[in-house]
Amino acid sequence: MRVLIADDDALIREGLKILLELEEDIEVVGTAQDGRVAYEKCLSTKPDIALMDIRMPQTDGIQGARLIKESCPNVKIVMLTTFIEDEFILEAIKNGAEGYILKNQSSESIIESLRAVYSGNAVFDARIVGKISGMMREGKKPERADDGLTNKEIEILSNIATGLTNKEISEKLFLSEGTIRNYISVILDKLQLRDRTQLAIFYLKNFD
Amino acid sequence: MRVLIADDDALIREGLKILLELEEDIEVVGTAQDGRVAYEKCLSTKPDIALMDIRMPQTDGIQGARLIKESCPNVKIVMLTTFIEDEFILEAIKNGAEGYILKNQSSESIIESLRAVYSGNAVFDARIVGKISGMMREGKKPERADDGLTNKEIEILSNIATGLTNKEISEKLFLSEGTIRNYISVILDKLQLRDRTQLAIFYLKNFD
DNA sequence: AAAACAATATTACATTTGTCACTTAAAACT
DNA sequence: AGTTTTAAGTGACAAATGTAATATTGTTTT
Repeated sequence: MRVLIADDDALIREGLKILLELEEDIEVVGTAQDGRVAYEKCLSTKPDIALMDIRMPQTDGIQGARLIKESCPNVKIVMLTTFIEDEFILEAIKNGAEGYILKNQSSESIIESLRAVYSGNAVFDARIVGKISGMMREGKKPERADDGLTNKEIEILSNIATGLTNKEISEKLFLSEGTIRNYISVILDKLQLRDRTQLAIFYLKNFD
Repeated sequence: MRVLIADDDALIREGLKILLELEEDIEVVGTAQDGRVAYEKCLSTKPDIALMDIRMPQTDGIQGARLIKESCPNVKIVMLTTFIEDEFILEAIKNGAEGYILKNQSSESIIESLRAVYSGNAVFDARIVGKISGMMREGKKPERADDGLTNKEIEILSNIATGLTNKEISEKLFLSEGTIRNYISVILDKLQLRDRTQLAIFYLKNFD
């Protein structure tokens, strides 16, 4: 099966590429750093599956999915995200994604998901299925357009969940401590939490 | 099967009792708030199994196990603890415990463990088995006699892992905020951690 | 009764954390 | 080219957190 990878983080992009290419039945036909590039590469390479991060600069995964589905409806789309982010789940489904799985999985599990999608099934992380049925039941509109986290915010969040102090995080990411603080303030606001401990708890419960 | 419950926390004691008695094949023949009382009740009630917390005031679960095994070697002993506390695992086994399971389990799972022990097997939490073989391999003496946590310390720890502030914890437990701080300092020292966030992480990873 | 112990509290202090308003520099857009 | 957006930083501040030494009180133990 021919796969296109879209993620703005070069590390993930290349890492995934290498991992997937170890499989005999998988060929990575291209990579992209955002949704628009993914769309363009889709046109030229005609993959079977586009594996896309949701959150990317400029054109995000959702828009990318829409673009792709418009002109290449037979390309299956699998969203690969860090978190279960309510607002995006329905959007992704609306825009025709055949899969919605989380990054924190073994590569085998991701590969299995790709095969399942290739063979015509839809694959959703178990926790997401729970969310979806929950949302259906409550008839909730998951509007709240923007409590999504930037990749950088997620990176900082994950470092908090490792137990690092602001100073340590700043040294690790080559940013000033003040900047880390500012980022954390934004994260706290987006997630409606109060302090770094709650962030760590949130992260460990929803991720990892 | 006839079960004796020993835990210094009345809530857990009574809760467990009610839960266990819902099972047809289980009869709770007594409860105790520490190891010595458990031992005495063992003499009088001759249970099949003694389900014991390790950390109890006065006579702890380990001593209780020793006492019981001395005079009633046919009473099976199952340690029920909050944490995987290295120092105690070997002690418990040395003193003849047939089981060592964690509190954070579904009641069904605990009940199944009791049945397994009743039918002659030993039951150890999977994570504990890992620890044991690890300790064997390294030939480590798990001395460090005292990095164990008090029940109250564990209670505070669990509240930290819920995301509460010191003030909230103090209000919940009817202690002064300063006292909570002091407790936390002790916990940090015992667990060799640095701040409440690391405590929350530790708790979520080893418990829950 | 005196000494020892445990649980709780108090105080003072240093550090870390989080907020807010604002600035700067670079990149992207029209 | 000029404007907008974005990423990163600064400084000042209040609140929360953690440490350490010490005090109080009510048991136990001897």
